[in-house]
Amino acid sequence: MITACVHVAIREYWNINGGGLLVNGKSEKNKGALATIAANHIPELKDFFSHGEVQCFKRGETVFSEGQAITQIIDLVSGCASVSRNGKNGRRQILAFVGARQFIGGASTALYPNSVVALTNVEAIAYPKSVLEQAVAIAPEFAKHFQILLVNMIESRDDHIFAIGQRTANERLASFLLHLRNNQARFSTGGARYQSNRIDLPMSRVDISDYLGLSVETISRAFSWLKRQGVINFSDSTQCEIVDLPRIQEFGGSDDFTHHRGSAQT
Amino acid sequence: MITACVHVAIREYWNINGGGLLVNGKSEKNKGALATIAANHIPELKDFFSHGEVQCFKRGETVFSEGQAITQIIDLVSGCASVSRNGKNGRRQILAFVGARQFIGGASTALYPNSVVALTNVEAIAYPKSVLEQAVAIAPEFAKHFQILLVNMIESRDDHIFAIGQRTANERLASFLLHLRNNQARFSTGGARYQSNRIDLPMSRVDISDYLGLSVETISRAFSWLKRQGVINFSDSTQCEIVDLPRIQEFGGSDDFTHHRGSAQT
DNA sequence: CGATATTTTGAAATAATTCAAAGGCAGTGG
DNA sequence: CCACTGCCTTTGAATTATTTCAAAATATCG
Repeated sequence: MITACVHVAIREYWNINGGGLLVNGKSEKNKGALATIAANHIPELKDFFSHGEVQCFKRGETVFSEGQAITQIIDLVSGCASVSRNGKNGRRQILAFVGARQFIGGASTALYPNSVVALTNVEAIAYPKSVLEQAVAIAPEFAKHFQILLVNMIESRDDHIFAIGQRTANERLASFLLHLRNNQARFSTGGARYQSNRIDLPMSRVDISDYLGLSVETISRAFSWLKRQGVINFSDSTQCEIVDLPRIQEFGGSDDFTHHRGSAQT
Repeated sequence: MITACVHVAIREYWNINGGGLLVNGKSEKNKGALATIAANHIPELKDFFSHGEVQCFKRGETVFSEGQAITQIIDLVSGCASVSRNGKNGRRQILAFVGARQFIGGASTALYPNSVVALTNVEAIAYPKSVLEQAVAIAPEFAKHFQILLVNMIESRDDHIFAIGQRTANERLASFLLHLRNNQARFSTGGARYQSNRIDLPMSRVDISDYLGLSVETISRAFSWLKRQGVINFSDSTQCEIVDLPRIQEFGGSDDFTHHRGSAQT
């Protein structure tokens, strides 16, 4: 029943000219999370992650499918994907949107419990699971940084749980837009902007609704409401501009985000 | 403004006779998560975690408070606590219930972003943060097992997100009861039963409502509904019996739990 | 340009909340 | 031992937020 690696067959490579992203002369922003850790912090692992297989996925393609045996770790270099769980009765919950320098394939089980789909064209590097295990085994400093990634994932989930459990529809959307704003370096298609007020929305309204636990119509109404309040504006439906940051922060409860609460301040 | 370690003053020790839980002759079940990993898998760290400070908290006491500087890791040995985030407008979301062999204090930030409160009397062992860091640094095998703990936390969060985002009130409660059933070794007060149909509820209805993102009244109605359906029964309000397991599994969508989806099966 | 999918808007239905009160249980003091 | 108090839980009725069903507007694609 397992359809592991079927996606490899239908995948196409594009815009990659060298033998791998790390050796074709491009810098930093063409690395995934694991290679970035190694490059920045662990001299002895400098070249450890340069042998990954470059994999590209087109918008809509499946990166990881539910129940697939986990043989490799996929580390995003660019683009955006959704990690979701599909319930029995047709219900779908998007657990996270992942972008540049986020990895996929971590699980405590033999089979991957979620489904990962590319929302835009995605460039990634795939490593055998054993490569990650080895890096952890031989470089304690790498293990430490890898743990920080995992803790960050927990904290994102906690923010998400708070949003879904406690906020109204309008508030959820506001906090989602702020989340995207805080992670533009990962999600924005047009390069690595950071906390610009121009927010790319690489995902559809349905994706947003499945992420926030609401119906599409409610998402659409929430967008309209925010527009009517004068806090956002649209050029087209995939790009919105935050016009009144303080007010959307108030709606979205940005005080309640982990990174806001956890930083030492006077 | 930080009230770090104030709780140390009001804490009382009880029922601890030796110089520490690990050296007073009691076995396995008196260890926290970290010591258990070391004892089971890493011979060279056998005694590494025996020097933690035993800390006990009474029902209602604060174990970790929001904004507290993280200096130590607290590893539960017995009892149950809630990890919650308190929003600005009085909203509270419980992110997780933690029990035996679960640790508290992992965060990517300098200040702990959540609040941890004992729901029953709690025995724990506190280690300086540096002890955990050292264990990871000197024993790769420990790092590996510690990562599994973190991944388990992510998967629990994912189950939680699915429940809050996709399920109705009745379904959420059903899936919560199944969650407790799957984790009786952590939560059950009367020793380490596993998947018995007698479920201890160490938390109040308000706690459950804040965990599931519903109002207390809705939780109460959901309990009554499950009772009316003939799937559960109560002796008192803190202990319920699952009478019809298949049916509560259907309501609770147990198919959608990580551990059900991720295990290899034929 | 026409056809299809996505997004937005409207009106009715429903699930969950809020407000209000009653019932149950534990602890305290007479 | 019983009555009293306070807290937690349950139930009821009205209100509200969100969903569902339906259709119009807008964007996308061949």
